[in-house]
Amino acid sequence: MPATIKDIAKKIGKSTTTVSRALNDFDDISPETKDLVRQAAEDLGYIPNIMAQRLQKRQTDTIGLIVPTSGPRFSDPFFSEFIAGIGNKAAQMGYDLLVSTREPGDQELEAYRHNIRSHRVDGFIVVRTRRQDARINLLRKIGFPFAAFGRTDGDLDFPYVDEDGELGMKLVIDYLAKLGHKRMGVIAPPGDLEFSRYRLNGIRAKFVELGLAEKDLIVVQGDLTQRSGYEQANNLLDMPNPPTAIAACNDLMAFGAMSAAQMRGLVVGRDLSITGFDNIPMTEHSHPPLTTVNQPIYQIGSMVCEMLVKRICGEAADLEQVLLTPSLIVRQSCGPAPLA
Amino acid sequence: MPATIKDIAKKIGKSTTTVSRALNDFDDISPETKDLVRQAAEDLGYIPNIMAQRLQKRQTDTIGLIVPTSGPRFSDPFFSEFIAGIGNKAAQMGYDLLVSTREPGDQELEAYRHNIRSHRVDGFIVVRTRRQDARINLLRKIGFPFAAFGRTDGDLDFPYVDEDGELGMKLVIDYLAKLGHKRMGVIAPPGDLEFSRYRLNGIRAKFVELGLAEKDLIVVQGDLTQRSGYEQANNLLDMPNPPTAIAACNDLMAFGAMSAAQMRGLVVGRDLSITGFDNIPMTEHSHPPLTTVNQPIYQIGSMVCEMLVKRICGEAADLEQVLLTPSLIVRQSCGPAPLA
DNA sequence: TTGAAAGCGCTAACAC
DNA sequence: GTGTTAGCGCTTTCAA
Repeated sequence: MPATIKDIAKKIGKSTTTVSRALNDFDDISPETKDLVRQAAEDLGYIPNIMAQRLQKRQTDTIGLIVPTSGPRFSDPFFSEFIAGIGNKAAQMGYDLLVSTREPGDQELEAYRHNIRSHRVDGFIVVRTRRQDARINLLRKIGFPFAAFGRTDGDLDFPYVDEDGELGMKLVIDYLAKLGHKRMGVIAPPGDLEFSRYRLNGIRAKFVELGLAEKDLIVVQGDLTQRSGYEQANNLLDMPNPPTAIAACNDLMAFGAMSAAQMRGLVVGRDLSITGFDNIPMTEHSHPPLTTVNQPIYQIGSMVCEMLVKRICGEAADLEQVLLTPSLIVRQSCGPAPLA
Repeated sequence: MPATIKDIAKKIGKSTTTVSRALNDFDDISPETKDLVRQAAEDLGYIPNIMAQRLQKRQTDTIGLIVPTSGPRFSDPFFSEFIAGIGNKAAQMGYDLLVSTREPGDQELEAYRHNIRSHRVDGFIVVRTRRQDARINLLRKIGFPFAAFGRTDGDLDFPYVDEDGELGMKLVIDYLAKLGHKRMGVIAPPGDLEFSRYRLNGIRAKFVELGLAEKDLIVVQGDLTQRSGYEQANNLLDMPNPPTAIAACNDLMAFGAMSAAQMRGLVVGRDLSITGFDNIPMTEHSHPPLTTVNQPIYQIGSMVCEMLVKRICGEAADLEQVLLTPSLIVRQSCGPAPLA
């Protein structure tokens, strides 16, 4: 049985009130009493019972994260880094991180409601936002604190951190075009994800801006897994007039595309150029190392978390919205367009 | 302000006790009253305040997971799958999952102590066990519930799930030997990890059993990242008499090794054989697809979680210890040993 | 500067 | 069957 505030009170012959206030460093407690209390607390190995504090404060000091997973095997390096970013910042700010996973849909929404209504968390971090995001609509409707990684269609009246995917893809297309590529394949993310829209917009805009023919931009859609990158790259390469470059909208799909190309005996970076997006650590040591757009996921996790905590504490000045500027990380997966 | 049992009590003109018992389906409450209560609860949108319940029950219904990370960029597909496995099972059993990350060491241990003493969690899942595991020693000493993924040196008097890494690596070595490889490189995990010992044991035992010369087994050590696989493979291949096969002790390092080989113009599966361990989803669509040892991480997470919950509830019959039998997944990263 | 008393929302021992 | 009372461990009026 761990020591309680009552034990301390008894030990030093004071009231629990005094002990509580001393522990919380109120300034209506004499320094001597404070010392006394602290000493006793130390001696007894006192640790506050967090549940009691939470009940009393009607606050949980806990942040919720419901990771949207699809399918049983869920294995995305992206998320471990994101969780680490949130988790470390949360710990630093004295918050716990409650993690669960749910497939997008009703169950997922129900999980949000449940966690809120049972007072499990003080706020949510919403990740991988969708164009019409039921999670955000819900949270917004009931006025529950949250911060998002990513934006949505429509009203953007909530705190978020995002990277400018439009610009990111423009950098990619520009780079590819400078290498002489005129016919490009794009492996897009699922269309319901908001970042899909931005990235695709950037691609199309740049393509047009460069005066390339629209018919030379071939967009196929993947589901962010390596497998889908593999499959979609095959679809692209099976075309009668295949593109000379493939821009995948995340690194995992880019890896899949690399495999597909290599399976056909193509040398990536020479016969076919491939790019990714995210700059996960593995990009550095793939073969060839992947040219990609940097997205500092760990820091984003950290930022979103901080944003949310500020909201929860009510010290959020104005609506915080951060749009990060991406940069292109050039490695060896691209080369000049082969002569036709 | 959400409804409380007091509100329900008031509404139907009964005591809070009655309401509480009706809600918990005690059998000393008349069916009519139960219906009445349930109806009122429904009407008021009542949801129990979890913190109050936890305080009262002196139980948190929460499982802790402290992910051991090294370095700032932590991005391992292994862990996202493991977390998903635990998380889903936990949710299904009515438990929350509290996740944090800590570098192995004092801070990490302190995090365990802190979570325990502040009554944040009812039990821990310990992952990536070490030969001398301070976490397990601590937990064992204070008698706090836990279940581990992996074993340790010495007394194994705790519940765990592990895969038989010794056998797993034997399968690998046997397979490589059958392909004619006589000189092999091994990229081992950090020596303080328990699974390192088993896997290495398996390798050495099989090597000897097959009558191969000990000097033809070259062991180097990585840190489980792709980068280290890359570096260590280079070290191996730089040797005057390089091995014809490299067995990496996890998939990520195997990928790094593949890159290193390919950078040198070697064709993996022909000029050099490479194997991994884990069978993460990416192995299926790498180039070439990786031959590896299957380890059902999602299920393991699930099993460990269930084990722990049973322990917490005191319904753990005997000490549960599970050792899974590995299987070799043969894909295309290995081939016959090239003629000298 | 300190303490008594009330209460956060829920459960449980014991009476009626 | 149901209600009274007490209490989980903590914080917070309000009085002294």
